[in-house]
Amino acid sequence: MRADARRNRDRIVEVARALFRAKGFDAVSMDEVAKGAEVGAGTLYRHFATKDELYDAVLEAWAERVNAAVDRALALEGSARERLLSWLTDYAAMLTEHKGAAARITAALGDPDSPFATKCQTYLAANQRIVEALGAALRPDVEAMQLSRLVGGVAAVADNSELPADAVKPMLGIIADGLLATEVEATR
Amino acid sequence: MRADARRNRDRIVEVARALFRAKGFDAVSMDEVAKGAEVGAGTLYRHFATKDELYDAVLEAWAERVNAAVDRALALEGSARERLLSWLTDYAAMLTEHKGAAARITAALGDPDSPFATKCQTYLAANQRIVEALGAALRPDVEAMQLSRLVGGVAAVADNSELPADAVKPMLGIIADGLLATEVEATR
DNA sequence: TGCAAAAGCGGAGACTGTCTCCGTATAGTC
DNA sequence: GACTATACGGAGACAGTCTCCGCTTTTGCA
Repeated sequence: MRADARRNRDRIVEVARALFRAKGFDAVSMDEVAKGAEVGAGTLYRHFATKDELYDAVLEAWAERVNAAVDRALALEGSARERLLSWLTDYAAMLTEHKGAAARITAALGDPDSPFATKCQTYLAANQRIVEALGAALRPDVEAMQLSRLVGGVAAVADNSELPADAVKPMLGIIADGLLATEVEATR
Repeated sequence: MRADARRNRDRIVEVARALFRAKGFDAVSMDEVAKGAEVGAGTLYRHFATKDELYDAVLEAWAERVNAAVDRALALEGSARERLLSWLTDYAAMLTEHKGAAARITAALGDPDSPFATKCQTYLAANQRIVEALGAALRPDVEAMQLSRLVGGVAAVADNSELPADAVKPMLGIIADGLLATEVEATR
């Protein structure tokens, strides 16, 4: 890649990150990003064929943060519920960091052709680590994909309705309890 | 309202209902509805100022169906879990009837200015009936709004990812168990 | 250092949506 | 039959995403 192209690409991602954070994914137009990065629309689209692809580049550093959140949760001293809830809370918070993104990312979970496919793998793997680590404490049939979708769903709703954290927390608590429910309880 | 206006309005709603069912909310354009109903765009927009408002009219008969689903669930002989799950399943199914609608409706839950405000009241009231009827079996702090949002979230994800019913069911099961979890379990 | 080819740039505009404006037509009334 | 309030239709304003292609810059090579 030519040096000027590299520079432009980096500046585009940087500008996009700032705009997405400030205004949310949907409220930022590609033209706006191009203007902000002082490039033409053509340049923007040569680097990122779609808006989703641009967003994927913006999320670059997230993999580390996701794994850090898993580590943090599993390192907690508390009960299985506390550790699970710590992760669910962090996960939901990361998903709602850019308004409009939670639904998009969660929708891509099962789609290998999505530009987010790699990120989704990271998320799924993180949830898989949680499922394996908490193993016996969880109901026996829990899959990482279900976990991802449940929290993604709550995050999307919270995002859409701009819910405050203290409205989200009890919902994550309900999901946590549902995940922890044993078979005996489940069939009562 | 003039007779021709009445006729046009009815035809628009009918055509829109058919299109939404066939292609999903997002995939149907207002132009398409206008063409299908053989009216101009101006006529369409005089009757329904926005696409959401049109959708609201399409959902007209849902209130009855929602209440019927509550009745059906509460009339079941089985355990609290079975009755709860029956309602959750019906509710999720109704939300995903038109692709793209679950997220929209759920997002409007807390917004009194939404064109769906009346429908949302119906949904909330339905969930309130469930909460009250199952009362003691549920954890003590459950609110109808939480229930609506949790199921709305799952429905939106299922809708987006086009999940089959047997992928949705276990997730609703988890939510049901979370809602039924007692305080003792919740603090373990 | 100079030059040709490769790589990249920019922005006009195609295309697709939602929604508005306003001249024209028609139902309902006397 | 004439008059007026009501309604109609569709061109087009506006806002997005994304494409096309003539022009510019970088780079490698002599």
